[in-house]
Amino acid sequence: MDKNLDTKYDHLKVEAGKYDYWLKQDSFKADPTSDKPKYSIVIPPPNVTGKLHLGHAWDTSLQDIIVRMKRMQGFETLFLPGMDHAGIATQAKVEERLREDGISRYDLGREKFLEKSWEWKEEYASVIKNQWATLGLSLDYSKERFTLDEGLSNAVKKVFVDLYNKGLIYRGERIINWDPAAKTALSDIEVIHKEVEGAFYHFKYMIEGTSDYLEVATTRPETMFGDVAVAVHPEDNRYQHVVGKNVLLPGNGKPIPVIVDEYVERDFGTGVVKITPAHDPNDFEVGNRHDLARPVCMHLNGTMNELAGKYDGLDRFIARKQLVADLEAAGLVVKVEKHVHSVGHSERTDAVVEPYLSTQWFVKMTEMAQRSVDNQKSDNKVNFVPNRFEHTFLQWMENIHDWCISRQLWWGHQIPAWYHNETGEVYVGADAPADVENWTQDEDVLDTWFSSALWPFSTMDWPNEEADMFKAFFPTSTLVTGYDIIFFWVSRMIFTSLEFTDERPFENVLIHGLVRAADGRKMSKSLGNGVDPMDVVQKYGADSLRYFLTTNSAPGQDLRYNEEKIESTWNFINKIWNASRFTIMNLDGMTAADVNLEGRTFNIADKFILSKLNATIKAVNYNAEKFEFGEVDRYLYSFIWEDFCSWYIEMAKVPMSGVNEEAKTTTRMVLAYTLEAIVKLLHPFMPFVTEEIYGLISGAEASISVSAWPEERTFFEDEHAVANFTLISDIIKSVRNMRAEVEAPMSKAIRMYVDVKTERDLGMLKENAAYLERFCNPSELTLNTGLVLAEETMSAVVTGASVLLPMEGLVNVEAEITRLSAEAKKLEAEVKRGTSKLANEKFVSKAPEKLVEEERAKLIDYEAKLAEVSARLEALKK
RNA sequence: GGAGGAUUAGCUCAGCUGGGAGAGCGCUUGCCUGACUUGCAAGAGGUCGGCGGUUCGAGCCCGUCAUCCUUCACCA
Repeated sequence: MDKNLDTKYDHLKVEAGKYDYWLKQDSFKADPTSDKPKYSIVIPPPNVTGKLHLGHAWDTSLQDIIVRMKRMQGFETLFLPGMDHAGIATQAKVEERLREDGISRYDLGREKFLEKSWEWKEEYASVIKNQWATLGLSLDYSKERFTLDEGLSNAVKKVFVDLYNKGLIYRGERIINWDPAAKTALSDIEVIHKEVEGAFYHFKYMIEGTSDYLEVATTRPETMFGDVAVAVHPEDNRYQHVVGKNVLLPGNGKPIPVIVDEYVERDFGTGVVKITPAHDPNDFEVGNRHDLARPVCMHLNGTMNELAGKYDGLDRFIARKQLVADLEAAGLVVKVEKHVHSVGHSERTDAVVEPYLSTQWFVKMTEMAQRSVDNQKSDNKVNFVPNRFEHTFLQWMENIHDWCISRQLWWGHQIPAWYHNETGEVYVGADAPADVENWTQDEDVLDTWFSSALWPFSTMDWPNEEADMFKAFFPTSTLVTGYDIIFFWVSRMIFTSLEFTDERPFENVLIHGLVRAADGRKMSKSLGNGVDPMDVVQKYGADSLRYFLTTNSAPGQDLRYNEEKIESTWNFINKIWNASRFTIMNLDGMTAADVNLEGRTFNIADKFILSKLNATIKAVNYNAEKFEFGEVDRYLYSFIWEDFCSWYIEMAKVPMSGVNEEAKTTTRMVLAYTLEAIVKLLHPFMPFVTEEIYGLISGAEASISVSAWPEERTFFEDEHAVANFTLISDIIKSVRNMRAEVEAPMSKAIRMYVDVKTERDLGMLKENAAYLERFCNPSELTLNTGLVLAEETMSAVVTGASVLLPMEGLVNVEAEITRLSAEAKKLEAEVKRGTSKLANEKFVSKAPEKLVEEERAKLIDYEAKLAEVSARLEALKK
């Protein structure tokens, strides 16, 4: 293998071929019979309706991070891929395609239409799989599932039949949300409510046999052909005299009774409500109470039917317009007010949803919802991250309505119910009745969420509870999804799982937000502000995209797309690339496999970086366990860029340019050891580039994806490590001070020597021969400005006296005085702050002792610094 | 009407159990220093939305107000 890296990180070159390599190695294959502890994540199955968007990329990247980390940490890890048939959404797409050819699904017939739908599915499934590969998701394709697979379909049937037999599924005539475009029923949450400017129409309902009338207001005038009564409140004195009489429907003069019902609010509108049981859920209830008829006045496609008389066949909105105009002409309109109200729209077709009387299948929710709520108080609870989403979930569960699950579609799981051709008897079963020729199966299919509700266990070969998959990987470990589908999906998985397996479907559910466009708005097709993740990958690489997506927000928060940040992520990777390049150039053929740190003599820089590395690994582990990947990023970023690149690599240049071979070997080992740990820690986030670097420095044959996670390892006895850490921190601070004083550029290593001020620092330096090598050769101490340290300055350093560099001609004295004055001012403020804090008796007595001690130490430190700065200032002023 | 979130540097956002405000980008100044100018070094910039409260101590806890956003329900 070529052991050199280009000067520049080329994401396209680095990412090419890696995914195939992983698949070839079977790196992602999970063995359910393994003895190892198990970890499993099922992918939220994307709809086979189209390509993946940035939201998917975010969601799946999070999962892949968790899964790759767990795999490296020694778990038998399953990341299960799969897709959702997405009933109404896919059917709408297929129908749209057919429409372009001028045909409808009815022209084709059910069977042919389903063929077309399967073709569509295959087409988009392959697009999606390519996108998963591009993103580098470590999915086990041998376990791939689709919601319409035979196994999953059997699970669906079993659940339906069992729920029916338990009385938790029923068929009934109810007001449902009707989508006249798709011509199907919808569940409540598939309806999107939008504020629409409509009108409040006030009509005269003439009291039969009089010239008096009741004023009735409505937002949907066309439904009056379904009116069977008008209602007033039983205690509304304004209308007692007309109760029991008839009023005439303005549209056709038909008499209907005036009834009383508590449902009417006296203060709203006119206090008179038209009752249309077949077109309004509240009116339906009123109708039931009063045993009223339930005439339907519209066809399924949203046009008026024969009840509407002359408006028969007209679209409901055209009929509304004409009806109002006609009534206006007839003098039956009191007024028309503008009225902003929310109108339900179909989530998929955007058609205005019509409340419509229809016979449908429902899941009875109260008992299962209650069980889910109770379960959250048990040890089997689902751990929501962030926790606040548990309240969202509970609240929804506590206010839930029955779930309408039948859909008048073809693409989906056909309902396993048959009706007897003669008796009308209902048969529900996984298999068709024996004398099937006498029966007709329900034409409808199930809500697509009915099958996704079973996803965590139906994908694990359930209902075979003895299956290896089920036993090994269910309940799953973590589910990752957006807060927008807690109701649709998360909650339904929870209650079905509890009902059928007595287990939670997943231990944790990590909730993330939405990806927003750069302007803060939702990304949407209509706004044209969407960003294709594949374009981002092309430009910056999947590694950059993944890192950006997963480290730039806190759990549960939305993420604004920000190309500059992706760019800076790219720069970070380039930085890692070049640190690797430096390392490899200096390893002289050594690999991480050759590293043996036992018994080596470490210099201060080695101790520093190894201690820091250990602290970083701990912080990464701690935060990753909490899914705080933004925090993980901050630890990794500063460790890599600051500690490793800016300090360790710079300091490593000293021994590497020296003559002490042992010191060089130690440095090489520490470099290789640290870099290997770095790429492993980063691998879950940026799998491609870390694989590339690992291949060059690890000396290992296998992929980094199956390598062992860096262990927390304390090289030095605790105090020693801490002491070293403090010492190097002091030096770093001294160097920083020096940089501020001397405007000329200098190598960091050299500056470390000239800035030694105390016996302790000096002692430390003497211990570190690699540095002293250069220190003992004053002729090399030529600064870039041409300044050479004089012999007397050298001896001043060695005796530990305070050193003042001869800065004349090197430093702008005026500017330096200004700067030092400012610093002195800051220090004075600090001293003042510390003094007053310690003078506060309450602080001293109530605050933890440790803290008070720290304050005292800090005060002493600041006082010393102030004295020093003042002295320098004085010296400069002379 | 119910529930939840946001408000921190010019911009985009972090800030985990209360103990001296952080990052990236942008900006200023100086540098091609033997991995990296996609870089190096130094720096400026914040009464943490307002007002109360709890506390020795509040960006963080409590109350309240304001602005923005989500979501559920209702809307004859």
